[in-house]
Order: sequence, then C-alpha cells, then structure tokens
Amino acid sequence: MEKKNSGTVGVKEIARLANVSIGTVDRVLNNRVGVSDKTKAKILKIIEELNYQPNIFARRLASKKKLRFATLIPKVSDETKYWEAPLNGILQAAAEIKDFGIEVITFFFDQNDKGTFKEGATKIKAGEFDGILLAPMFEDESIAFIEGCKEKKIPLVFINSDIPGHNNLCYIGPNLYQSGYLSAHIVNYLSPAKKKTLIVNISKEIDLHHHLLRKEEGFRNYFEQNGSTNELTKIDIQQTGYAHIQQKLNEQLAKDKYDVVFVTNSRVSTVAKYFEENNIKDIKLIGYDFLEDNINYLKNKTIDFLVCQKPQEQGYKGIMSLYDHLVLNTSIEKEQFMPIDIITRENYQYYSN
Amino acid sequence: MEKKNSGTVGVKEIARLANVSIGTVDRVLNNRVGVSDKTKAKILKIIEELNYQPNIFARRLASKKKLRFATLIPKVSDETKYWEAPLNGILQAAAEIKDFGIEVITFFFDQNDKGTFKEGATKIKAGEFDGILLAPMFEDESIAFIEGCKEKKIPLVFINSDIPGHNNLCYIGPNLYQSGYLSAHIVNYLSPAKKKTLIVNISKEIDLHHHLLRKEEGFRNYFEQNGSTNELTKIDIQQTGYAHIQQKLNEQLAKDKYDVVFVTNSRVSTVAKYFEENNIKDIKLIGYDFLEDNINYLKNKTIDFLVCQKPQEQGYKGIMSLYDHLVLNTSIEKEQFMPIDIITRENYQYYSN
DNA sequence: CTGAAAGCGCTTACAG
DNA sequence: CTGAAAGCGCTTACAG
Repeated sequence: MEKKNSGTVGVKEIARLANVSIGTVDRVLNNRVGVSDKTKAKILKIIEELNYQPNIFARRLASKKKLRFATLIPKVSDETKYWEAPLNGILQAAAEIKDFGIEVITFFFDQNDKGTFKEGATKIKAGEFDGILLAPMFEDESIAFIEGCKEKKIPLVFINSDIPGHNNLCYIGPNLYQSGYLSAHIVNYLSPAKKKTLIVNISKEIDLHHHLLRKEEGFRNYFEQNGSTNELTKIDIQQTGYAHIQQKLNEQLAKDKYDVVFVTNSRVSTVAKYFEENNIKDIKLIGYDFLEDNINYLKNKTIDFLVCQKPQEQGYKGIMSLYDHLVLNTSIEKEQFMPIDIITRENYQYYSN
Repeated sequence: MEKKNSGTVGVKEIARLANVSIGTVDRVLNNRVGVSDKTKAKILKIIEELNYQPNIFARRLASKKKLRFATLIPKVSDETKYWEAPLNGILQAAAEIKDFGIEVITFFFDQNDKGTFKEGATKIKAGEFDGILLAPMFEDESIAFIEGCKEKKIPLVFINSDIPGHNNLCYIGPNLYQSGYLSAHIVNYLSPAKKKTLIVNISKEIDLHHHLLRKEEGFRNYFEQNGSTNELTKIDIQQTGYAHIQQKLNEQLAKDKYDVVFVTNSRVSTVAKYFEENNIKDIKLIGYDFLEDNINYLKNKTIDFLVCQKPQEQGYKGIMSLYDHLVLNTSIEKEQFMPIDIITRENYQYYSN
C-alpha cells in the first residue's frame, strides 16, 4: 500500500495531523524560532512521512522576502570583448529569477586597474547583498574581499578563474590546465607528424599571466607525457598593441620555421591578423574563445581551431548557483568545470556560448 | 515622468481603472468569450498602457488547468543505448515543469519493429494529449500519425531526425549533413597529408539508413569541395552482429591499407572492438555518440574522435518547446540544430550530454 | 454580458 | 510557545 500524495498534502493537512495550527507548521518548515522541541519533532516526523513538498508558487506569492545579488566582473571593452558573454549569462539568469524576488546588481572593474576592483568590492560590501558572484582576477584584493564576506556569511561564487581554498560556495569555469592539454592533443594529430610548435602568451597584466602559464603547462605536459617529438618554443609578449606584437612575431618567425602556433588566449586574432597581412598560410593556428574577430579568422581559414569554454554559461550558472543555494537550499558542486569545446569553421555555426 | 509599475499592477488595479470587475478583466486576459467588444477594447487599452505582466505564481496557484504531453521514442536496449540520453532529457524537463501542472507520459517503440511504432501512435491518439514529442524514425508511419495530429491541432515536436515539411511545431536535433562535413574536416587535418579513408555504414534497418547516407554525403562533399587528395572507399554492413561485421572488416581491410576509418553512427565501438582484437593501431578511428562503450575505446586510444550532438538536450528542449508554446505562448524556432561537439580523450570528462 | 465570492497553499503580522 | 485571520494575485464556478 503506497501513499501517493505528492503535491496534494499541504500545511493544512500537516497541521491537522499534528493537532497544531498552520502557523506552527510554517514555523518549523522555515526553521523559525518559537516552537517547542516536542511539537517540532512531531511536525517534522509528519513532514517526513508525507514526503511533503512545499508549493513554490504559493510560497512565492505569499512571501515578501527579497534577495539581492551582486556581481563583480571586468567591464566589456574592445580589449575584453570576452566579458560580454558572462555578462549576458548573468543577465539571462537575472531575468529568469526576477519573478522569484531576486534582484541582481552588476558591478564592473577595469582589468588594467586594481583600484577599480577595490572600489567595486567596497560598494558591494556597503550594499548588504545576500549573494555575490565574482571574477577574482586580482588575487590579493580578491582574498581580502572574500574574507570580509566570509565573516558576514555571504555566499560567494567565482567564475572564470579560481583561487583555490578561497571560494566559499563554488567555482564555475575552465580547467585551464586541461584546456592546454587538450590543445596539445589536437596539435599532436596535425600533420606533419614531426613538427615545431610555437607557444605565444600575450598579456599585459601580470596577474592574468598566471592563467596563461597554467594553460601552457598543460600544453607542455601533454607532449612530455606522450613522448612526442614535437619541438616547443615560446614567447611572452607583454604589450598588447599590434605594432609590438608584430615586431615580436617578426623576430620569432625569422628564427625558425614553425608548423603550428598556439596562442594561449583570445588574442589569437591579433596573430591571425599578422598571418593574414604576411600571407602566412602554412602554419596551423590555434587559440581561444568564441569572439567575433576570432570567428572571422576561423571562417577565412587563418585560424584553424578555437578552444572555448562556454563563457555565457559561466555567468548563468554562477547566478543560478546562488539562487539554488539561497532559495532552494540545494547542495552545490564545489568545482564546476566547463566543457572544453573545439570549434572549427565547420561547427561554429551551431555553437552555443 | 515614467511610470514604474512593473510587477505592481494587477487585475484589481486594471478592474478599477476600467470600472469593471476583476472577473471581466480575467476574461479578456485569457481570451474567454462573453465580453462586449467595447469593454474588451477598454480593458485591452489599459493593459497595454500599464504594460501589465501577469503574476505567474498567482496564476499557477489559482488555476487547476492541467496539460498532458506524450513522448514516443525508441526504447533503450543494448543496441540502442543512445536513447537513454534523450529519455533522461525528457524526464528532467518533466520534473521541472511538473509543478506547473504538466504531466509527461512516455511511450516507446522497438526500432526493429514498425508495428510497435504504430501501436504507440494509436495509444497516443486515444490518449487525448495536449502536446507530443516524437522521434519520427519510420517515415510513412510518422506522416500518417502527424496528419492525424494536425487535424486535432495538437502541437508536435520532432527530435533526433526530421521529416521536413511535416513537423508542425519544430525539429530539434542534428544537422546530419553538417556533422559528416565536420568529420571530414577533422580527417583532413590528420596526418598523413595524403591518405586513404574508409567509410563504414552499419545499420540493419533500412529506414535508418537514410540518416547514415546523409552524413556520408556531407563527409564526401567536404573532400570534393576542398579539392582533397583523400581517397574514399565505403562499405555498407547491413547486419549488426559482431561476427558479420568482423567478416566484412576482414575482407575490406585485406583489400587496401587505410589511414582513417569513419563510422557513420554509434556502432563505432564494434569497429573499435575489432581494431583492438586485431591489434590495429595505425588507423585513426572516428565515429559518433557519447556512449559508455565508445568512451571506453576513446580512453584506451582505439577511437580517436567522437562526434556528439547532445542527445539529452534534444529530449529536454523538445519538452520545453511544447511547454513554451502551450503555456508561455512563446514563439518557437522551427529548426533547432544541436551543436556538433568534438570529443577526444582529453575533453570527454567535461562533456555534458 | 457582468459581478461578487470563494479558494489555490502558503507567509505575515498580531494577539494571547 | 501557539493560534486565528488576513492577504499575496490570480482563476473558478455561480448568480444574475
């Protein structure tokens, strides 16, 4: 004899069975104080037995509780088009949970200016938010901010990059090492069998450089672990202006004849531009991120592969994790690694960021 | 002077402004009959001006309306593990919209038996469903069924394969041609530059064979259109038992030395098994679908690439499209092509089906 | 064609 | 510590 009362039992029925008022049932349901241990136990038992599932619609309709989430990510600029996608994900999630009484407020910082990051953090601290989504680009500043949140017990999710041991709710983003490793795997398949590969790191900001090194590490380790004959060279380009990159590439490409160039971030489009201008067609080019510039070079065959990690989904899932944690009380996976997608000119049309 | 009444105006306020009762407002809101044109116009004008957005929670709470969806897809068997994923997607969507008063009932058929498909279709017809999700494997039988639904104006979505011109709500699934095209693109990158490739179609059911041919077409056209020197051969294996496949492969591989084998469906694991048993390591192997067997051969390096098309998402989105159409009244994209994902042994861990 | 009332399953003050 | 009542914004009969 099974009971089938999913969806049909409510506070009223529980109250009846427990010989209390629905107000009391509500108190234990929502962990509020002011119920004797005895009646609490009795009610909990009934809830358990009935497998009671609250009606979220009634709950939402009756409740006047509002939650406010803050996000702090880099602002979108020509240099950082990448951040358009996470922002879109955030806004999409915000729209979806708006009716559930959640307000999402977005703050931005300048990737080239730690000061703006601190400013944003200060504003958020003052704003008394219930949950925070953060792109913790600057390590020291992020940690200081996070510790503050910890004290106030404000849940916090990281997206895009992690500071292990400091995320207090979850991290949602790429496994950088593995994405480098995968890139190497692709390179390994490319003809010719024996080849020379150039790794290119382009980054001005020293803090961001870590990320690139992590990818480079994965890339290198692949070849080591697979006993490859691939010959690896690398250059670090610490200025992002085209003239500078051009000069560096000129120098490097004069030194040797490469079969593959692996650019460790989205600036692969700059290298593609250089390839196009210099009519270089026999070097395979691999880089990162589904950005308009990159896709254009993919289309015109200058870029061969792009590795992408669903930036929009990072923002979306970040907000949703806060919601799931705070509203639905779901348990959240500590590390949520994004898929590592391989984009070519024959599948980019169907890619969903 | 802007009004900011999003979320604050309700039927009560509209009724007050229109000098009618909220019952009448409700009637025009839900397109019910029994309102004079004059008052209807008046109310619509106010709704428009106020940019009224109904409260979905209140609506859901008060409404007793229930909708029932039916799904008809192949049953999961050892031969058709693939269908586990779409089913999971369907069940996940069902769980999410259950609270919205939607009941999803699943029907299955045997891919090797058209009769079971007809049976399922008949049951669904008799069941008076409000929306249907279908994997239209058997063309004639599907069309007959679909025409019946059309008459009754029951919205219908196709997943996994399309019968163009007959889907009445939308198609959600792969672009088969393009997935073959992409596979060829990958093959083209593989060393050696000049190579011999064998296409393998394994399929017992004549109706399903079409799908494979469509992929083969994309695969072939890529090389034609790109003036490739790749030499293509193909075999059709019309029995799916291992002994038969083994024999066919024996014959074929004795004829020539191939660099790449492209299997046009998930049966690539059978070919992988053959490779493993015969210690074939120098032929690159490409096939379809994120199935346990295939992934195992990917891990042990027998399979090099798998092309996947998010089967779970197909089921999920299929149900959600019915919901969006029937409940939210959203407009639905006619053709929703899945991403074409490239899976290797370095990114399968992070793949979400 | 229109209105007034009850009720969906919760939460929120308020009273004791 | 507990209960009774009002109300969230809709929909659903029912009455006229």
